[in-house]
Amino acid sequence: MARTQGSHSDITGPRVRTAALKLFAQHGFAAVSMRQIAREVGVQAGALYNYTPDKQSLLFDLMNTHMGELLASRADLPDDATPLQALETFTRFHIRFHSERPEEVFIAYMELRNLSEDNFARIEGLRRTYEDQLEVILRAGMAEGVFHVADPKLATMAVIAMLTGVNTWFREGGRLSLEEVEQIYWDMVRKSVGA
Amino acid sequence: MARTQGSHSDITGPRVRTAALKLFAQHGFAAVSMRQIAREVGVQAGALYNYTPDKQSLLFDLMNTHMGELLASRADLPDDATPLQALETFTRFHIRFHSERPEEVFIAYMELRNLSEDNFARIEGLRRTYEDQLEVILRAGMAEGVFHVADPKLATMAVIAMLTGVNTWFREGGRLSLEEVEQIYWDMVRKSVGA
DNA sequence: GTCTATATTCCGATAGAC
DNA sequence: GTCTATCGGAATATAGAC
Repeated sequence: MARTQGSHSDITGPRVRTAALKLFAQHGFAAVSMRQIAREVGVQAGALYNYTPDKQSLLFDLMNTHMGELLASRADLPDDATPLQALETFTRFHIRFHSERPEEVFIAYMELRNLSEDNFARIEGLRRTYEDQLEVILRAGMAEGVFHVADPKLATMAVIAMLTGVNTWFREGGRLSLEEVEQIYWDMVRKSVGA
Repeated sequence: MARTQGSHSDITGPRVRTAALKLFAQHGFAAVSMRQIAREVGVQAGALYNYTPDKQSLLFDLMNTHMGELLASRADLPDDATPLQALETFTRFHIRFHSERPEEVFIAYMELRNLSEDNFARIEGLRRTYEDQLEVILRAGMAEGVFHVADPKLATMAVIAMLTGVNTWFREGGRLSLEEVEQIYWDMVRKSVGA
């Protein structure tokens, strides 16, 4: 039986998210209107509300999906035998995963304040879960005497800030390949924790 | 001769900037209306236009002032005898200066995309000037053989990202004093550049 | 599922009285 | 210098036809 004329839920839904992702990253959540998103998708503004109850949910869905993918991809990595290997795996994973998703990462960092209170708490919880994985690695290395860190919580924040900073300047096809960037940052991370 | 009734240019001007700073940092430039700023100051919206030609200029003034103060404060520091001392001075200065101005720093990083093209270029130039000062220190230490860095440009970006990250979590009166944070970060910076 | 039309509210900026 | 009033437009979200 032929589809109802003008019915495209299976393709329009993802297109709404893609358009919102691009526009939020480019101009910021507050600066983007539902009409702009609709124009990017190629529908009228009213049609968007078949795919999201409101603008806020659209933002939360993007951030929640991103954080879910981050934790899932990280969980898929094989276990490491030593803290040093685990730290290298984390470093390379973080740089690679984030460099592949500059728009999602940008939104996840910049638009936290535009989340409702409940949505903010959920995203923050996921972020904390991820950071805790690095802290566990650092504490394990300290216990074995292979890392020398004054404060594992601060070292966790310092390493993550350093690594996430790659996204502010790295561009595919630039002076250095991603593999080279990974190697150079891994060298700095390793030294910074005294390994 | 008595002042015209309702005339307060000398105090209202700074109050407009303070209110905009607070509100932009809290909700984001695009999400804040001129009426909100006026309410915070205690005047009507139209009165704001005695102090700024438009909303964009208000944002630029805040960021330009901040970057100017950053460069001026940095220039006021005494010269260091060695690259290692210069790196420690830079590290401690960066953490301290930024931790004292969380709102200005937040705006300077988050609202770049809301600047007009010309204003963006001017702010970016000031930021680049500041970053170059760290790169000069790193190259001097490399030349003397006291720093061991694979790529001075990447090391510059890595160190600045690490240090600026302090602002995302540091709060006065928390577990660690600013002096302790400075010491721990200086230890990590020093090690990360192989000194 | 998408459209048009609209309710309701707010926006940045300006004009003119005082 | 600040006020009130307003222009012209755009915002989110909904209602109802198709």
